Amino acid sequence: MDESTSDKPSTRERILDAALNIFSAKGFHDTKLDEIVAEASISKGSIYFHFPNKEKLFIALVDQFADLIERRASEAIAEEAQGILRVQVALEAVLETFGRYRRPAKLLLVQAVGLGTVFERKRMEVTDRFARLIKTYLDEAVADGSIAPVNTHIVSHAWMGAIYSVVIQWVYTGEPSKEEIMHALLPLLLKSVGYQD
Amino acid sequence: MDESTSDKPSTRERILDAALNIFSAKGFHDTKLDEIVAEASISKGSIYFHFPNKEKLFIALVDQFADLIERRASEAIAEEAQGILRVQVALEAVLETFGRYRRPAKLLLVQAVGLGTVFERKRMEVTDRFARLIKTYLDEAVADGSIAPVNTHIVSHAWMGAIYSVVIQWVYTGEPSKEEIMHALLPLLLKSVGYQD
DNA sequence: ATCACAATACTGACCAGTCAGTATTGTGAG
DNA sequence: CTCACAATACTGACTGGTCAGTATTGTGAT
Repeated sequence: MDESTSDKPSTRERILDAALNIFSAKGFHDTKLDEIVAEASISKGSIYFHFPNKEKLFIALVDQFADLIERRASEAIAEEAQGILRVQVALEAVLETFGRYRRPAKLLLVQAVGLGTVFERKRMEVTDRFARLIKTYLDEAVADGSIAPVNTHIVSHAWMGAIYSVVIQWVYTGEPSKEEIMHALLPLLLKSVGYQD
Repeated sequence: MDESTSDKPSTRERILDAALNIFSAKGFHDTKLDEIVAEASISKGSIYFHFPNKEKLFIALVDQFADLIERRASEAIAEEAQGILRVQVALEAVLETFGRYRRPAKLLLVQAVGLGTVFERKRMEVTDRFARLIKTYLDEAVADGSIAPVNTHIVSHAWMGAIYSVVIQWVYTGEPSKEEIMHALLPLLLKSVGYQD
């Protein structure tokens, strides 16, 4: 396969693209496969050639974006020395990535919630992945004395929730701007664990 | 209506009760009306006598609990003097209420999300209500000098997200305990706006 | 006997998933 | 290079189960 050479988008890519657009706008249940078929200008059978069912198609999108966010955060951290600075650049990277990809953000943060038993595991998994990522670096910051000891389990979930909530608000309304978010949210989070600029 | 005198639960109450149980466990789409009928030991016709449709039944539950949370917070605040203390007791009241009502909490925080276009407005409305409530008291605290000026719009959403996220985690896993949450989350939030115990 | 409420049987729109068939691309033998 | 065949990719009309909502009938209280 030669996905990198950007010739014509493959059928599979067109499906994922259209599915992302519609799922993120209307949610899982309100999206009809026929709508995706129309948007992608492909046939219904193609979807079932590339994906086992609607659910797996949706989950593929969720996973794809969750991976991206995690990768971006890790890359940002790799370039930074240590301590609380790592937390800071990771946060910047995550906000940046959410900012660049509004639709996948909405898919992950809104449309993937409340879909019943089947999706609940997947959601827990993704949530935990992020929380644990944050926790790792918080623990590190505590260990090297950048910040005072805290209940990093609770803090990581609280931070994640805070970020999610602000980003969701931004996805829906476009307000507040990315710059405002950076300026207000970052210090807020850092102050919450006793770190001063 | 004579709801207060707890004689026999009325049909309407039994419907709401059963609906709450099943909706909160399985989500909106995975819940069949016939399941509610079985759980409540009533008839399908009764549901449509008391509620126009499935959607309105669900929303009735969401509204009911959102109202309760807001009422509890307001009551708690009414008993407290002013400034940051009001914020503190309101938070305590909210956590307390979520703690006492796990199932409605899950309904509001999880199952009401991602239901597609129809429910999106309702969700925004509820979310905004809470954020604005928090914002009001934060503004008050800023005005009377309890805390330094901050972007209360962002802070209120961040706080709400933090609370939601920790509560959701607790609803699913039972961890961390309510006491731990109180001890870790409250100071965290207060510190985030520069308030020290 | 009428009204408020409840029980049951029924309907039909909807839509995920299927499948028989077609098109396109790959391969290797002469 | 080209022809025969195969493998892969795609098409779209069709189907069958599901379930929200309805029509009809029952009942007990005043």
